[in-house]
Amino acid sequence: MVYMAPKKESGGTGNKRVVMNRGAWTAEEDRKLSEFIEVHGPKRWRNIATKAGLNRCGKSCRLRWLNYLRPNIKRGNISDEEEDLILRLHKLLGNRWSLIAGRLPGRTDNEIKNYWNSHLSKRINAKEKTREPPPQPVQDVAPPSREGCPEAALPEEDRGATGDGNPCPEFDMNDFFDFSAEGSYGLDWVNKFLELDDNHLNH
DNA sequence: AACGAAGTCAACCGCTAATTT
DNA sequence: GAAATTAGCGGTTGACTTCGT
Repeated sequence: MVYMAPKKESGGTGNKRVVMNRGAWTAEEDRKLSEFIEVHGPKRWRNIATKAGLNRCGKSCRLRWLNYLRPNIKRGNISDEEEDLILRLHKLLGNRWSLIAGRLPGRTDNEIKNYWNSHLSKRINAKEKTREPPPQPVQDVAPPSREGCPEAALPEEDRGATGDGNPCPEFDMNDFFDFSAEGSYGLDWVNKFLELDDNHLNH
């Protein structure tokens, strides 16, 4: 699909406003950006934007690189395995797309997010409607402190397997994910996770 | 064939966290 | 330590495509 640039101008204050390119990237812009990053690396995006001769903001360059131009990017055709993994990880992590994407080699957070919003969320909603659980009474008592737990930042409904009343007590997310080693694409953790999840489902 | 509704997805926005000066 | 800059994230927008009537 070819996405055409919206005909908008960038905002900005003052008289001397610089009008940046917006909207869809052209092949020429892609080439400039790729070539520049190949030489200088993906650092200092504002510099990249100006020095590569791109009339774009740094943010836009960064996004373009991360989502499309970066090497080893997979596009489209999300496999059943990947879809299953996304579903399970979302159950576990909530809307933390970058974290989920980090566990799917070649996939970007934006792609996962879009895929979720356009495919999976609807499917989930449809499923939930068919079983319509009785509403839970609202609790006034604050839950125990979850300091240090990455899931603490999630809304209650997204906390999934590690929330209170943990249906999978043998699972400790902090132990499970090595958050200090983001970006490692080892698949051991995947197997471990799927094993645990399968066990849980079979109980 | 024409039209509107729904779906898709690239790109932007606003915000926070991390890093640098 | 404060201020400025940069990086990164999730939510949202909107142009285009596809589908249903």
